Amino acid sequence: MPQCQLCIDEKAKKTEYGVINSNHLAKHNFTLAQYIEKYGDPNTDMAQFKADRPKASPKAIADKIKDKPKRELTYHQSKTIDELYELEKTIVVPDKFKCIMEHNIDEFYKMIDLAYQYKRISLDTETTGLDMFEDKITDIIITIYEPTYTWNCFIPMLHVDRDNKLVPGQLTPEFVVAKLKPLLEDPNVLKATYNDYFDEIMLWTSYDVNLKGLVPEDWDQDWSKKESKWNGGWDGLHAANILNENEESKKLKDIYKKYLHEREKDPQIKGLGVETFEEQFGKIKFYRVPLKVATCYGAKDGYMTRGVEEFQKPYIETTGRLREVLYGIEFPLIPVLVEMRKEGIGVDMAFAQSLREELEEERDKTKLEIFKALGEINLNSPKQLSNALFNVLKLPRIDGDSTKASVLEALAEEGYEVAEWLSDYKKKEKLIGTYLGGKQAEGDEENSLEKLISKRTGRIHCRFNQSGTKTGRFSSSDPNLQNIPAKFGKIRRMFVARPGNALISCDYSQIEPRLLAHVADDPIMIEAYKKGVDIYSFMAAHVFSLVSNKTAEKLNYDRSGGFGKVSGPIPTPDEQIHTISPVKKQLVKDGFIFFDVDSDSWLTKALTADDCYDGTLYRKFMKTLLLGMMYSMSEKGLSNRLKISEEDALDIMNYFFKTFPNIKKHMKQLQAQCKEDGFIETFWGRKRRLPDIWSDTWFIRKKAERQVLNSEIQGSAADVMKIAMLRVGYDQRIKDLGGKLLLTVHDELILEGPKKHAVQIAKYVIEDMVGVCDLKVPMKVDAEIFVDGRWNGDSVVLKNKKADWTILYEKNVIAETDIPWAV
DNA sequence: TTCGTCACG
DNA sequence: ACGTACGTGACGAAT
Repeated sequence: MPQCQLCIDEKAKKTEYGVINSNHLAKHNFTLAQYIEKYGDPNTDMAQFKADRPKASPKAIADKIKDKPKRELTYHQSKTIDELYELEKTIVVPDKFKCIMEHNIDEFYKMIDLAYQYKRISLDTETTGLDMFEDKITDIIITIYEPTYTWNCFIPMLHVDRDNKLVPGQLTPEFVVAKLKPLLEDPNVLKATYNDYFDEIMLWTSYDVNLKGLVPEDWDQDWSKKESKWNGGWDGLHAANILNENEESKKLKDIYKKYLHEREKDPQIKGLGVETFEEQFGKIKFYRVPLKVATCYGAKDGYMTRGVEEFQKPYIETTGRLREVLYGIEFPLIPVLVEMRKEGIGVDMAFAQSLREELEEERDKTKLEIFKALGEINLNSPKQLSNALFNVLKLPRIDGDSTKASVLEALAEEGYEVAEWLSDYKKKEKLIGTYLGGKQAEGDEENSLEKLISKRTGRIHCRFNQSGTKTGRFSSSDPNLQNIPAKFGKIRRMFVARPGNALISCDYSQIEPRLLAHVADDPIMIEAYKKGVDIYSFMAAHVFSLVSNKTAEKLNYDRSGGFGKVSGPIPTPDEQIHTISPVKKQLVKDGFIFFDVDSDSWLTKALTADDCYDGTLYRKFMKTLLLGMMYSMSEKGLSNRLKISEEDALDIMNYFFKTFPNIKKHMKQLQAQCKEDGFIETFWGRKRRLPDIWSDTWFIRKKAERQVLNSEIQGSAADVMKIAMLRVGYDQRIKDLGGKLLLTVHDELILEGPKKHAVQIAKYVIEDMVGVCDLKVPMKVDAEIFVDGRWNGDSVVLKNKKADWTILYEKNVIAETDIPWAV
């Protein structure tokens, strides 16, 4: 938590600054709302940043970043079982903590009664690990709370002693679950958690409990339109993420330590310290920890979960639109993601295996060729490879010691065959290593792909991380299903639907450029989207018409004895062409700039969208340019990317901004706003804090300036997708037809559903996705139904225009009844 | 654990 | 004064 700005303002009188919390603010006679009014939301860490802007040199800053402070170890740190058992003898269990076992089972029943009475608990589980199917829940922690009352119950179930025997006197999981299931599944008993996603998944896989009590029963998609209180549960992780996505650590212990530990009033609890699991127990499994120590650690989790909620909630309530993001998007989305993870996705291992063997054979052939040129080095080692290429073979260094793809490509263009082989090798190695199981250790039964497939369901259940990105997007891990190759290879085809089902992929068409058109309010882009024409062709026609006009102007100027030509003879048209750059020459070659003999001057023909069809240089350039725009690319970056001169790149960019002046205007405005506030907001009010915009170090500041527009666009697109997922996830019509959400890949949703209902499901999904919001441009969603049940397999395409639907198979219109369902 | 590399949007 | 496109996660090698 940042230091109190009020104290800093009065620093003439004081030597110490307070830390912001309600108690401290009371000393200033300030309420939290008043403080936020005056200085902004302290949870963003901005107040401190503003007060203490870095003045250091780039080098000093780089060193500072390098020299991360090392955690101090305290006497609480216990690395060995012996030490834990020593601690067990002396540790004092706080009065508010109860370890519930057979001998005090009355307390267990009392806890359940109180839970129903207060209709509010906090919940946490301890497990043997993070694997949703393999690991087990060993303890359940339930905190009963009311403003004046707290009672933290730690219920051990599977703790073992030093001889690995179950500690006697523990309640059995069967008993505990039988008694708790109704409570946990009662939506009227609100639950506060810290990372509900994990607990919900573990409770389901371990005990078939469907946790309810986070999202209120009456929540619906129009929630944010109704002026209503949040009458649901809480999840501290997501609240922390919304309050400050730049939080150094979002672990419960770290959030508690940062914001709450200092003002802990209970000396027994404060005395326990705030070490994380690893710090306290190292590699020791929690179920081996003796019970008193375990009680102190476990019950404190519940205690902290409650404390964090009570700390966060008043802040959230004062944040206006941010509050709507949390209550209207993030919290309700958690159950949708839980369902997705439970569902998983099917994998055709036989298909994967044959793909792998095929690739391995080709890779090994290439490898032998490379060995002939480079010797038998480890091709996967950048160090050995660069040594072989640049020191032994003495190939030209394109980019230092780097052997990345672009370097190899450049070398290949210069005629070095080995570079081409290496590109080929690396590509295949990547596919095998990352997507098809990788290296299988000697004596290991399974490769890494097989390890990810659940024994229980035969499917892959990847994790969707809802609070992992700075912009609001999801990330995916274990495995990352958001970076499965789409452009080459057939890797995606190994992901399959269940027999009789189809995979349905619905993706927003160009959501980010559409959002850019909307926020920048650019008339040309809006016109193009309204007409439904190819945006890149349309924009390219405008920009390159301008390029050709300006080029013709310049040529005529030169020809009439303008700049640099005053004393010499008037150049012929042929001589002139040689003075212009390749890009402009292309315009001459294509006839958009031509020499008219009758008028003895250069004339131009305007480009139309039809002239910039797919495959033309103009459209390709525009695609890169538009994407580059959204990432705030420099002309140098553009020239590198398009392999054109910097001069050309600068020209093209200037003409782009001349054609689309509102985009430039919007970027400038947004940057100015961000310099003022230190953050930008998405359409729905999600914040991206960019304190680096105030950095005195130019490259740090420049980076933040580039992030400004991108954060608005990428973040808003993420909001759109999240709302779409809510609409789809809560859509009873889709559920009734058996449609199930499986994956989200940033602008794409992938569902599985019975073949006979696939078309109807796709229609509902499109309807939900298109209807997320009204922009100045129409939203467009394309749907593809994979008739063979394979991701990116054989498909029919579903297109809609207003109320009309067309189904295309191999580009021909067919009737719904004629869909060729492959077996 | 960190680095270089590369797959996706 | 020069690291010049944003955002992710996974892998193998080197430390």
